[in-house]
Amino acid sequence: MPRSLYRIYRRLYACHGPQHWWPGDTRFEIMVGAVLTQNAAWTNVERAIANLRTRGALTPEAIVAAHPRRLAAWLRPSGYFNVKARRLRALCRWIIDEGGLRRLARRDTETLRRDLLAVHGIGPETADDILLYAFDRPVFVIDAYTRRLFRRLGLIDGNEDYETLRALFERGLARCRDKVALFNEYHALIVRHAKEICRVRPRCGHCCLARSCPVGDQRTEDRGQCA
DNA sequence: AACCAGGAGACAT
DNA sequence: ATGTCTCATGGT
Repeated sequence: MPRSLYRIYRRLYACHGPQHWWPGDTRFEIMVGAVLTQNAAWTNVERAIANLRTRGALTPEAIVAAHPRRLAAWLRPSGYFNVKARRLRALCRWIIDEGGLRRLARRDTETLRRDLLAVHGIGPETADDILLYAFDRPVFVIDAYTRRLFRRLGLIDGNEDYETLRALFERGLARCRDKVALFNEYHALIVRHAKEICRVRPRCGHCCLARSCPVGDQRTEDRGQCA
């Protein structure tokens, strides 16, 4: 497995090209997006973020100061708006209490990860999104797509717990040089691969990721250009 | 008209 | 430790 991880990356990159992730300008905006995109389509997240921007609420202070009902209303398009309003507030509260992002950025990765996970609404994937894309830390993000793809490639079972898979991927890519850039692009490519192929050609000869893909859960041999 | 989307927490077992 | 339920909008 270890050696094949990088080869699969090369195929994905050759197939889809650079993805320029994370979509978001500031560090804070990336963190907001990471929470709002939980089990939600990114297009819907963009609307919610646009709402925050027009209301001048793209700062921790503004979000904490906003009335809960009003904040939830801004988040409506991204779904689970009541839940996400609380989570976003908790995240902002934490950022402020810890002395701001400048200061948090100086923390070492393990500490930062542990503290992020202690914030209400920040689970392992969201924490790693933030670590990788907002703080440029070499952390490999595991999501449902990652499980499906590598299960279908026959490289994992798919039911391993989060930390097990993260360790597996990080160790499998341990000898690569620019890990932040690599992990950044890798995760983005996995998501891109999931979105693109099966939508455009439901019966593509490649490994498909959509749940409804005709290839189903068969462990597909990767043939051709895409993994 | 179901099904799904860049999950996490609460709660029961 | 491991399952199950809930949260909710918008696109296909």
